Amino acid sequence: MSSLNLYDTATRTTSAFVPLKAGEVGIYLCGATVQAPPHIGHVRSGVNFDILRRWLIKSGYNVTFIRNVTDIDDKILHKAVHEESPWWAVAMKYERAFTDAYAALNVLPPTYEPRATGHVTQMIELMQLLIERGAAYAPGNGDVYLEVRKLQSYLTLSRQKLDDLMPAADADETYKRDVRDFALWKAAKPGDPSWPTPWGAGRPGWHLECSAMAKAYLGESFDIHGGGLDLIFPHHENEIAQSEAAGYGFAARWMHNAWVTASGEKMSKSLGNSLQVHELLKSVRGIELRWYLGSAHYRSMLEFSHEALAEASVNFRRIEAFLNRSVELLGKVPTPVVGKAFSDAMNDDLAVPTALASISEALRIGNSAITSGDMTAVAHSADEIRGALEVLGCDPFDSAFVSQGSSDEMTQALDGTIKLALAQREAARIRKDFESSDAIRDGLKALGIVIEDTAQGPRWSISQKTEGSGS
RNA sequence: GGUGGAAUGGCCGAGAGGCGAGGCAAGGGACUGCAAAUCCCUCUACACGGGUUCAAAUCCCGUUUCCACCUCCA
Repeated sequence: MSSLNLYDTATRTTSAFVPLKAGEVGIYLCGATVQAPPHIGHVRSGVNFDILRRWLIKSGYNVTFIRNVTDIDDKILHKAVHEESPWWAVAMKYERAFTDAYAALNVLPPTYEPRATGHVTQMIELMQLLIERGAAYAPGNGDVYLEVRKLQSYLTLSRQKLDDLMPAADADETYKRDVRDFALWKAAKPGDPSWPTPWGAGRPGWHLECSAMAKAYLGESFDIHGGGLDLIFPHHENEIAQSEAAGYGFAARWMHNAWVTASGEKMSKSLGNSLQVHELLKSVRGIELRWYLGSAHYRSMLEFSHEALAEASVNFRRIEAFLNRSVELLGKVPTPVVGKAFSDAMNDDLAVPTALASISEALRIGNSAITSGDMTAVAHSADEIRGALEVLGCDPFDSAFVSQGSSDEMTQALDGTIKLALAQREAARIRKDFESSDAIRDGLKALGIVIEDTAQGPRWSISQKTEGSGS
């Protein structure tokens, strides 16, 4: 079995993954700034890194997965004014929306999910350390800045030169030693929330929380830091600047997921209303949306379209239908097994599209085995497919999805009712009264129940709602 | 101006020097009372112009178009 290779944004190459501590992996993923409802771009990041996490777990690692919540920043404060509610109420509202979206898509809850506002103490300690080491300064107005010109290796992740950056249009240079110095801490303005510090009351700048919380939960050095491509600069550069200036090793590897695009352009908050997760979940199930978001390689742009989402839905249902048939035929739920082709693909920088090809292959073999009555082969295919789906977070037998169904009593009652109708239909077919038998089939179909005649007799299933039917 | 990314068949979407991923759609066939489901077959592409090579979608040079980041961003 091959070993895991992962891409590293810092070196722009793929290399063997070697954890800092044998058997353990620490991951820090930049989570949401909770200032708006989640759109599918946000959750794509969650899904991509959830697949990474599940694959690491499946590979035998003990994974500590941190995904933060940034619950204080300029946008949240603006939103609070706009919504006429307290900033903390805004943050809580959208944090819940994110939590719901992650849950609907079966993204595992992080090991720890720290909030920025709960770690002001750690931030102050980090700033004190940075000032002691001469990397940061407090000019006396309540702000604290990091002095970027003094850094040995600033901007190495994005490979830019400090002097080539376009100067910020709105930079307040009054207290800065250099225009590009960034704020670790911002002095409180009237009406703003604030916390007391040795340099005056204020609130965190955007980047400080991640350095402070990564240190708190993963230590000075950890294995993987993840986030969206657009965080490379400035957010991740500034995290590196803070943490390395503090003397920490920080992230050994950087991984970034690409965007979901719409009409070739990055999804932005201004055009994304209909692409909010809760909107899309009106037309497809969470497991199907996840299947779609996870189906492209994490470093490739995913061009969103309703047609492509519907196609992914149909594709997933074929796989699900095979698994359900295998349960009917074998009388047991498949045991997850990881196949070699799938494993090799995942070890190659999480090559999910190639891994999906291995699922298609297993599906074809499994369906043929049903036709030929080779139950050993059916079981083998079903086990491998379930093993693959489990890693992708799309296992239909996962309690996260099973619980979305209805109660056992109702299911049994419905099953009994339909079987009565099917018995009538069979009787009609035997006496070649196809008009009556087809009437029964059509009647059931009108109710959303699809009948299939198989070698083992008729079976029924509920036809799923389809994408695009709502609007 | 600086730094990156992308262009693949009707569509989606991998691959990164040589046996043309995979899916969807379409057409044909098998099975079926008819369907449905399933299986088999067919259609075969790498933006453009040069170059390297026995061999280029893949490497090199140039060009075009598009996208992103440059202190709000997943």
